[in-house]
Amino acid sequence: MASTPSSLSAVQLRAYFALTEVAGLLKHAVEQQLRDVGDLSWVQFQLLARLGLDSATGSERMTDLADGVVYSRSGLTYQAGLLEKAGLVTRAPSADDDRGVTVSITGAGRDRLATVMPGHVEVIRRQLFEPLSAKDTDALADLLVPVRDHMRAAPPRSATPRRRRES
Amino acid sequence: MASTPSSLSAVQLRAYFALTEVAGLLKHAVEQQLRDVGDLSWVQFQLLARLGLDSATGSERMTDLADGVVYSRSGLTYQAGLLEKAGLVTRAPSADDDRGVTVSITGAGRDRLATVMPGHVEVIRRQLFEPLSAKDTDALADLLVPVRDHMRAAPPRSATPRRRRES
DNA sequence: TATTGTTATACTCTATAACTATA
DNA sequence: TATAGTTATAGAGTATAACAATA
Repeated sequence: MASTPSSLSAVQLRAYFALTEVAGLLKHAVEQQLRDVGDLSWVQFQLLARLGLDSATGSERMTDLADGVVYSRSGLTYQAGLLEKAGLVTRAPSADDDRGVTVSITGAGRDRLATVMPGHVEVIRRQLFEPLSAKDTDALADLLVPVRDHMRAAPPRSATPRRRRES
Repeated sequence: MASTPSSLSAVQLRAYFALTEVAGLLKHAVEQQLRDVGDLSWVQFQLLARLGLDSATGSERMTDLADGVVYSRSGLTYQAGLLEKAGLVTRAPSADDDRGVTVSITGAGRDRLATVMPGHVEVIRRQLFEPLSAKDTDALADLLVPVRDHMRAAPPRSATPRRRRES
């Protein structure tokens, strides 16, 4: 209930800075590996991984992808175009909704993912998990998963421009 | 001792994805606030914060800044140039080493930081810390600080191009 | 010879706004 | 009228390589 203080506690600052630094360094290391081994950017990898690993069908609609990866629509169109040109995904009109576009990972896309994964995993393990015990890893996941869900719930949604309640 | 497996455990994946998503969403939200309120990019804010909050003197050398923020030299030169043009920092030859350049935050720089901080803190609190208890926050910091130190220790240093051991 | 920092350059990424087509 | 996606465009950020100056 107490009114929110206007600065963070020392512990909060430690946690915040550590989080951003870890994420930044990790992203940097991963990007280098992805670029070297698979000629993929971080975002492109995320899109492929979502299609090839998370999705059961290997397909998703543009809007869902944009939401998932935190992206503007046009940005996603751009990246999807690159991936399509590289033969890693295809785009086709959605079956149910003629406005929609369904993106699907191709065989070549899965191959590329397979090419990249071992080194990717290796980087993550060395950089992120080496200093963490199994118990630590568990704890970390249990802390961060609720935070992610909380962030996703209160949506600074990236895609759609808000516009409502003009009186 | 066991040879490293070629994929991550389910828990590791959960932790890894949650970490990157949280960091990504957080950065996104913060960037918007910084841009709206203080006309600062994420990196520019990090540089100012490092000078104004972390450093006792308000000054640091270019190389140290580049290392701290994970940055190429030329990228830092570019950003430092922007900050200088905006009057938020100054650059002067280092006292001890004539090759070096010392960057110092100005009064205007500290003002800008002060302008931006309340909203910044608010975003962090709402997005990141709202779902975390004090104990959770403690635990998170204790988990991530060692990881950060580990990453910094095994340096995929960004700045200097490696070149050594050519036989 | 190695290091510090800048410059020139080229490229990638991202967002905004305008537009088309379908619901 | 609202939503899905694309296009055009313009700007910011980043890295690489070549360079000058100092250690």
